[in-house]
Amino acid sequence: MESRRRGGSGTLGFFAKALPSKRIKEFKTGETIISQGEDCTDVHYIEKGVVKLTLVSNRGKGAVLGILGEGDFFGEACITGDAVYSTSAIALVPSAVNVIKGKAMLRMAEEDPAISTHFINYLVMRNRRIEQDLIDHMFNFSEKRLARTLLLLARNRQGDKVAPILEKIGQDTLAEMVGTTRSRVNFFMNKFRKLGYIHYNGGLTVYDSLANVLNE
Amino acid sequence: MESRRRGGSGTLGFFAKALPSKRIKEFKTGETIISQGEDCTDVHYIEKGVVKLTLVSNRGKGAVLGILGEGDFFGEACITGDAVYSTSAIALVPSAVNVIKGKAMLRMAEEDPAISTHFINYLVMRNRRIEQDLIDHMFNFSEKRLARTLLLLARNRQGDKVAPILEKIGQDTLAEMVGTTRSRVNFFMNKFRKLGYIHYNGGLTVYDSLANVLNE
DNA sequence: CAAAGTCTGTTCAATATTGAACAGACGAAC
DNA sequence: GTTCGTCTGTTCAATATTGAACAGACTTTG
Repeated sequence: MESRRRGGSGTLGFFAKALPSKRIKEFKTGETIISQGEDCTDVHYIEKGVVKLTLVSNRGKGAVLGILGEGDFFGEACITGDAVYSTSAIALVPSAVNVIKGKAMLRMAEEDPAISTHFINYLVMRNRRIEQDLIDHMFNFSEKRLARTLLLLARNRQGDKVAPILEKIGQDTLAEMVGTTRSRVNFFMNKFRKLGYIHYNGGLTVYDSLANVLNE
Repeated sequence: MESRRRGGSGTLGFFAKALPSKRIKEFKTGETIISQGEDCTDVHYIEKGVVKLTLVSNRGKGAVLGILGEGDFFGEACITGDAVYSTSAIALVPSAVNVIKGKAMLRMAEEDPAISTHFINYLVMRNRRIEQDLIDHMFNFSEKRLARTLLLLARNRQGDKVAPILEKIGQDTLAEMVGTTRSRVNFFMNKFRKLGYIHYNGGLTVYDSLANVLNE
């Protein structure tokens, strides 16, 4: 459940500049960057692209923890000594990811105030976001959560161009982002459409009026 | 939904040493430290005590976002420019809290690697914890969430002494921590008791066998 | 173009959850 | 000791959610 406009040209190559040896890896659409359960050693920084964080419960149910973009980190739990990654990360579009050893990341943060500030800012922001998602689950039924997710995704634009992400997200993925079943997503999508809040035309258009669902 | 054994003597007075002028405030049990909606200016660091993070929805429903202890921060969203606090913080026992301006916090992190590392570690850990809570909501029904919450609270001991926190938490608070209603909490508490997983005797004893609920 | 795979639209019974109500137990305050 | 406030035990109808199923539309692949 993620969508953030951040980074931009300012932060592109942020770590490329700071790192003595570049460790940037390229990933194709659909490729797995890290896998849930793998040894947790590296922090990852998205130089370019879009990445989906997913996880599977011990009973096989899936969940999407976030859609991350340029300037975001993931796999940072290795810093505090987590043994394995708790989520998988999959590239939704061709992506460039900077792979940094956990200890190296801490060292860099100690030595370079710019990195420290950048990282702390990211962590606080991400904290806030997950907290919001949790609050959403405690206060709202799935209808509102779906509306919120759609609105956040729709706002994830670069200038006027619609982000390519929205087209890549089907009802199944939406269900895993919202934390419900596809039946439910389908039901509400049709409801939203009948009310004129969203529109199908090959792709999906989300109108601002969808925000009405949030205030009632 | 919090309970962590951390800090300890090592981190006590951590910031007291680092700050030129100490800004430690004392709070009595039940006293409000920050209020949801107030101007968000300071990061708070718990030198001593236990603090409950709560919030109220626009429809008046309450939720508990965490029970924090020594070595934990709160109100850190001011760092990224949040205008107001999104939660309230209430002292559950007499507590000492270090109040630090958002910008001062960032400056300190830039200048002192020890602070930077400590803060980053905390943020990553807290991230992980909230993520876990969110995942819990996506995967489990309230029965399991309640069991998990109780187990985490019960493990929050100092040595052999039962943490005083457990006694301070009624079914109402539990409901707000778990994200459900008191009816539900009461129903499951009785179920757990009948199964011998917990025991009432003035206070509340949580047996490790309660973990059985999590694996089925 | 046909087959296979993926996505949506739709239904439905079983289950989980809400939200409110009322009564009793208990301790604190007057 | 009585009143008040807070907590627990309990019930229940209304509502939300699950999880599975099946058919049709569409795309991709050989």
